[in-house]
Amino acid sequence: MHYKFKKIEEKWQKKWLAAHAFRAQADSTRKKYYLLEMFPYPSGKIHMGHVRNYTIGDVASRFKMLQGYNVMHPMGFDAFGQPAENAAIKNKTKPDTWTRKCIKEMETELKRMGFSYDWEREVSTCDSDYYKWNQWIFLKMFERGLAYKKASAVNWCPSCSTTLANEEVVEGGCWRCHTKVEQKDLEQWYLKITEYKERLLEDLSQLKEWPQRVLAMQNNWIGKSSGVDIYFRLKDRDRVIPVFTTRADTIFGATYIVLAPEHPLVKELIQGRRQEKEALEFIDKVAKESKVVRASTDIKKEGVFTGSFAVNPVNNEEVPIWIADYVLMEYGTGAIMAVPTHDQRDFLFAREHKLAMRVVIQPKGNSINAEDLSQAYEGDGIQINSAEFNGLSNLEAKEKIAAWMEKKGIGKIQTHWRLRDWLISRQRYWGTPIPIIYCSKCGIVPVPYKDLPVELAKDAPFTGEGGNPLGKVKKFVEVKCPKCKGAARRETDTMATFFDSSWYFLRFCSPKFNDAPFNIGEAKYWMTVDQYIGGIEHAILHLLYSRFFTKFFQDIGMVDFPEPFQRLLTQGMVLKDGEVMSKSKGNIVDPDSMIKDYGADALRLFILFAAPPETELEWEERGLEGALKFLNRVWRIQENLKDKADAELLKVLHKTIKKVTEDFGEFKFNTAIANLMELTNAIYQLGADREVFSKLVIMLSPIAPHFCEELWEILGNKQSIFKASWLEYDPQLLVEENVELVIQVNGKVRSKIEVPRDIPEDKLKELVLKDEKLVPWLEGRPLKKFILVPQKLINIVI
RNA sequence: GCCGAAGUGGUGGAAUGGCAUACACGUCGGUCUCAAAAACCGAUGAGGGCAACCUCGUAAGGGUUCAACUCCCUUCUUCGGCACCA
Repeated sequence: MHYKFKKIEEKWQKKWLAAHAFRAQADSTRKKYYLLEMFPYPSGKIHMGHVRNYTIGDVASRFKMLQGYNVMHPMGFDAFGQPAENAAIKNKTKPDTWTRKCIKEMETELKRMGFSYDWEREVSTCDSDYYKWNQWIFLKMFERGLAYKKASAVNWCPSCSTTLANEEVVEGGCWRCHTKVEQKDLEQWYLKITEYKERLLEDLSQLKEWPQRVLAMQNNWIGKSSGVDIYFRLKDRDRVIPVFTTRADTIFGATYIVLAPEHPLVKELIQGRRQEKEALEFIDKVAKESKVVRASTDIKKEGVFTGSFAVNPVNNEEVPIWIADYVLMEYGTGAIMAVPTHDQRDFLFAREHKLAMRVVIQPKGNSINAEDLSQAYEGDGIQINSAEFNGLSNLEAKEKIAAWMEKKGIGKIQTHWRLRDWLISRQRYWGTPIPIIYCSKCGIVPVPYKDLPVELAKDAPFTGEGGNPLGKVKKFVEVKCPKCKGAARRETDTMATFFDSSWYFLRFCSPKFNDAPFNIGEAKYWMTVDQYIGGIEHAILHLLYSRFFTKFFQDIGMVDFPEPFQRLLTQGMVLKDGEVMSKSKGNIVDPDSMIKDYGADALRLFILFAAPPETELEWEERGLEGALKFLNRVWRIQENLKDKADAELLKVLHKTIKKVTEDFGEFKFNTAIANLMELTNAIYQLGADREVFSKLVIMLSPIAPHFCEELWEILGNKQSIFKASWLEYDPQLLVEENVELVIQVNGKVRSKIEVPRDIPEDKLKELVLKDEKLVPWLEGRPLKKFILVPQKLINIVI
């Protein structure tokens, strides 16, 4: 028979809720601990990924609680977003109705897992109490020129019929529906995240407790690249084309330059030339190409000659100016110098179009020449054909040439970045309205703070056709200009939902605060988030945006720290048969039915035991059975308690306390559980008294909270187990009088010996050399060395 | 191509210089039972040996060390990020 998990879990969930057991209040006399898991999109059902994420967080939270910290562990819902609109169209309902129903269902499921949230702090981003502050933040950014509108080619998802941020384009497709992203010229709202690029990059080094790979991904994404802008003069006109290079050492090998087809100078360069028609056709062709096609490395590099020439400023050589599709307008200066001998792309292009090549770097101990090359030499070496720089190593020359060019005014040491401004407007209904009004007289007018929130029109029609439903609500669109009171039109675009989640961790500090997005004093107490837990899929998007927002709040004096998340854990995915669980694969395991069959505590235990938190976890129902089996085993201990535990068991207990405390602190829940299992096994061998058993129950309580509350009550305690304190171990009990030493001969284990722990070395040596088992190994061979690792091992070298 | 993570029994995994495979799953054997389930006890890396034991073994190869899953070098494989980024 299993212990009655269903009854027990329901009982304690009710009690916790009624007692506001996890209510957090700022208290400057107590040490705080802010634990946060990434809040979910309310799809209605939780999945195993949520269960894993939130279980990890819950154990950490309850452990810190037992350790006496003032723990804040909030939960909320990232409730805006497209699925609600799709559902509204499909089910003929409103996004609002649908979302709220989903939130209700999800709350129930989360409660059923026994998570220790302070539900009084719950926020949903779709509440105007919340999104009002999105608008407030937007206006603050607008005032500082950090929110701005511009027309440009933007990423457009035809299936979602909305724009996408660069961060939301994954392998050329929409991050949500994978539809191929198109380019469209639109006027859109942007946030100037690029203004923070240096700080976003530099402060990564402060994040010592973030996973390496997340730091690496952010680093890549920001994409700082240092080099030189070199100024090429036009041969027949007083105009300059700057090109960007990271390889200033190859400048003497630049035999032509290439502009992106969209480069503003191109039209002028080709005008009236023999090549004009061909060039125009080429530009037109490239313009029609999608970014994905153009970005594929394996495609042949195409280009045309402009008919114009430029002058290489280091040697006054005339070089032809080409345009080619492999040069991108968005990066660097939109123009490059081509060094076919030392850049593979230039090499392929030059060979195709029979352009000149010159070797300027010789590999050490080898000699190459342009005619014989089958590919570019991109490695290091010694400068040749480079005037006064000949003979230098190219690495040295790179520095020297850059400095020399800067001094002569023909170049400038320059840094270029990959990071672009963040496109935030979306042509969708279910999001935060952008608080802007367009007036034919006054232009772009921000909605005054006193008029916030700009509420979503509740009665927008959901037909699935004809663009943003907000645009069809006259009442919403037609407004008076706040400045001149004349007729004006309201912005109908809404904000990307990543805006909402970029600061919710601050809102949790004072979720009902009415005067600002958050109460500065409360945030000062609770922030920063001590431990943040979530999926790796947010390594760039959400985490980068949140860092940006925090720096913005720092700049406007609302917080006094640059980074929001002290420590980050990215939990691994839950797999079934080696694959990610998904509807399309039909391999989804529903947490709710697992709770029904095994109980939430067993589910929590299994998911923590099966793998360390960061690695992928293979779903195995047998393992879940095993977890329940273990809980039953612990349950039965109470039926056979002794009056006094023996000394041997106390030693095991205190070792376990030490190990489990350390493991919990480092989120090594799998080994912590293994240790608790060993203690349980020892209790089965030796028998436990009520004190030892109570301690086992305390250690297990963060993992299986309902189960342990019940046992705690059975043991006669009146208060919740989470009012108890965590355990101290007695170091005295960890000291063994006798220790077993391993005896190795030449590094191989040949014998073992039990000796008093403080035995003097000479006496030990005498004892060891008498060991019968060693005789065949030592006989007739001179002893070279006797190595003793105290209390562990002896190695005899012969 | 660049950056990052990883590779250990039949399986999930443990050990971060000191007994490789803790803990669990699975499998096999036993106790209890008319029988089964549950529970409990035991065995379980491979090969050899009646046995005591021996040899091999942490992706592959090399190195450092008395001692290497662990540190260093080279290579391979898998996963993830970035990428005609100049």
